[in-house]
Amino acid sequence: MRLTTKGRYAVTAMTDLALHQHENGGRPVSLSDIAERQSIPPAYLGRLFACLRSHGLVESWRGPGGGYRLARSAGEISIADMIEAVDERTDNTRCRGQVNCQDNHKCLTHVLWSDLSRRIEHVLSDICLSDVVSDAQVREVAERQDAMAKNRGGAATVQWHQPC
Amino acid sequence: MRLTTKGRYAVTAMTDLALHQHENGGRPVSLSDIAERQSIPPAYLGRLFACLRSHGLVESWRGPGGGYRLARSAGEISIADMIEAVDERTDNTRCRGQVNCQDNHKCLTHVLWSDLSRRIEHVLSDICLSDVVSDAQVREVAERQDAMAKNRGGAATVQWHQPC
DNA sequence: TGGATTGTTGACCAAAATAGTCAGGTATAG
DNA sequence: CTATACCTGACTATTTTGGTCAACAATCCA
Repeated sequence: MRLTTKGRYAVTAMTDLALHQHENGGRPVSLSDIAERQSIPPAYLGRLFACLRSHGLVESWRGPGGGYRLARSAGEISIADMIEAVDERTDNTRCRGQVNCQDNHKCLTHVLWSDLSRRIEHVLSDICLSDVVSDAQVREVAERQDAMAKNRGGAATVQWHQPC
Repeated sequence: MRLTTKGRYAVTAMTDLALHQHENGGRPVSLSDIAERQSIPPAYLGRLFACLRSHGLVESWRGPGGGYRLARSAGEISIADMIEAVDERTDNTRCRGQVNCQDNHKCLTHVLWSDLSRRIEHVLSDICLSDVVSDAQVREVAERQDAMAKNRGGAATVQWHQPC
């Protein structure tokens, strides 16, 4: 399990989606709304949601008023699910899934790493989206973001390419 | 905390060092020995040990019979220590350590990730080198590697650039 | 003294992954 | 029919990774 910006974007965007999907009578949330609130390049976010969709984490509706909704309840989507969906694991040990990577046996790295990555995966599988959205700090940030979005009104000059 | 080949090499090499540092009456273990046993490019391994040394994890002796020894007991060196030493954390959140990365406040990613990376770091800080070397599977692989090294005798044509 | 051995350092490099863009397409509401 | 919104594939610039090389410094041993 790799930990990269792509995965962070995914978790952030999904959190935003979870927080907003019950507004406006449960209408799907559009990519551009999420992108604006979270300062994520919209085109890039589109690619990420394609992954999230193909892994069954979100559902999409096209056309005016379209957007995304969680495909499962927030309690059934783990951090690990989201990261895995976008990160397309290029094998973690470089052993190409082989078990005979040194002298026709497992190499030491192999033995060490299968254990470690199992532990980390366990940590990330144990936290789900509902845990995240109920976190006090998360809600606080989200509320500020909503306020900002309302102020901008939609016609604003949003700055992409921000550090996060 | 990033998880990459560099970090894996470091953990593997340190494990090898811990396993062999009591042979030959406690003489330092040379880079080339470790590199051969673990199939790691020697020059690259040299760079990694420079990091491990500057972070106080190993001590070095130059000249004939020189090499490395653990600077602390294996029980006082965690997996996190080793990975941190070589991975030179390019900040995990891309917020450049800033706390005002969105609208002069913390961004959502920031809040989410500081928690997650704390948890992962905790897992990796909880495992130390002595845990690793006492693992049954690890000892098994190590014994096979020693046997192979003895067979080759030192004059062998070692193949670098192996998958692991 | 002078080689042989071993670690140390900095500069350099190729290949892969990352982060991101863009244009053209498909579906759908009104 | 048109505007909206998702979908897709091709493309690209930059960064990181993994790795090499050469010159150098310390040390042992004859």
